[in-house]
Amino acid sequence: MPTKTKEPTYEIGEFATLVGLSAPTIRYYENQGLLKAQRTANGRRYFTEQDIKWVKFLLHLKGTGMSINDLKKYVTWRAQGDATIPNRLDLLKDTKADFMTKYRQVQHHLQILDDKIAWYEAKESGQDTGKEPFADYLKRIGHTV
Amino acid sequence: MPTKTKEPTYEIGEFATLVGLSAPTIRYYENQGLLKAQRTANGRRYFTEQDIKWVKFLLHLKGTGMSINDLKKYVTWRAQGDATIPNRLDLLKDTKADFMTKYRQVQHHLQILDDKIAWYEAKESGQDTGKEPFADYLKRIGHTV
DNA sequence: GTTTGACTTAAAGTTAACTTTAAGTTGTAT
DNA sequence: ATACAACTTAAAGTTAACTTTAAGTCAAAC
Repeated sequence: MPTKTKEPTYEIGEFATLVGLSAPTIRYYENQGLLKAQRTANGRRYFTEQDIKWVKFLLHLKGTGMSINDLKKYVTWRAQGDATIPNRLDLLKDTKADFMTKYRQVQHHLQILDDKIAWYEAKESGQDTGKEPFADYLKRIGHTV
Repeated sequence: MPTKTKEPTYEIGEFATLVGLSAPTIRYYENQGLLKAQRTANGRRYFTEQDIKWVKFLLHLKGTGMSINDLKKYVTWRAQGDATIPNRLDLLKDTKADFMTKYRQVQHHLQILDDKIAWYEAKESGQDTGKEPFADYLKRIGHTV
């Protein structure tokens, strides 16, 4: 039977590297209330595996478009217990709705970018459309600007 | 045979509305060199259908992640004629590469958001996993945080 | 003909999300 | 024991992309 080894802890620099942020950003997040570090007797922060998971989760939420302010709300509700699950769910669903709206827009933007790249490539290789403007080209291949 | 009617023109306010920006933003873009307005005898800007197409195209590029600075480069090269097509193509391809990187990341973020929403919904409707932490839940359904 | 709303400019202000600075303390390696 | 890197704090600075302000001109409606 293996002895239960103590969980590793990390000082702020290593922790920051592990989650892909800078140490100042970690401090900033803590000041904002998004996370809470434990402290050694001498006042130095230290972090655990749990903290890594937590920050990574926050970064996923942030990556879907949640602002620091939204994240603060979420964290506050989370600290208040299960009674606030509906609030959190609403926030996440709103976040998703906003995300999907932007996601669809961005797909359209990408389509236009791809078309423009194709147009330049055709032009560059001499298989071009002569002096046909890009807007006409788009209409011809079935896209609207 | 219908007579060729003059193309409509727009003052800055209407133009801004048509392209979904504010009048100050249009002025800002002009100051940045992204577009060029014609002027009446009294110094007022006016815009044509061509200008609408141009701004909409710029906004598509912007929507794929190009900064105002990138757009400036593009516009400058464009003004220099066909000799700069390779430069423009490189810029657009770099833009696309950056875009795709972020796009894939964002899809992962969305996955986690969806998982969390599902987790809360299960918890709310009593079909929950008891006290199973979210990270464990993710592992169980086959995702990694 | 006068009010009202839209336009003009240059310059200063705003916002989010950090980043940098300054001044000081602490842990570790030699 | 001393150097040196990593930590501590609070506060100021940065960046992009606008937005707002102030002071003035102009066109259309009543």
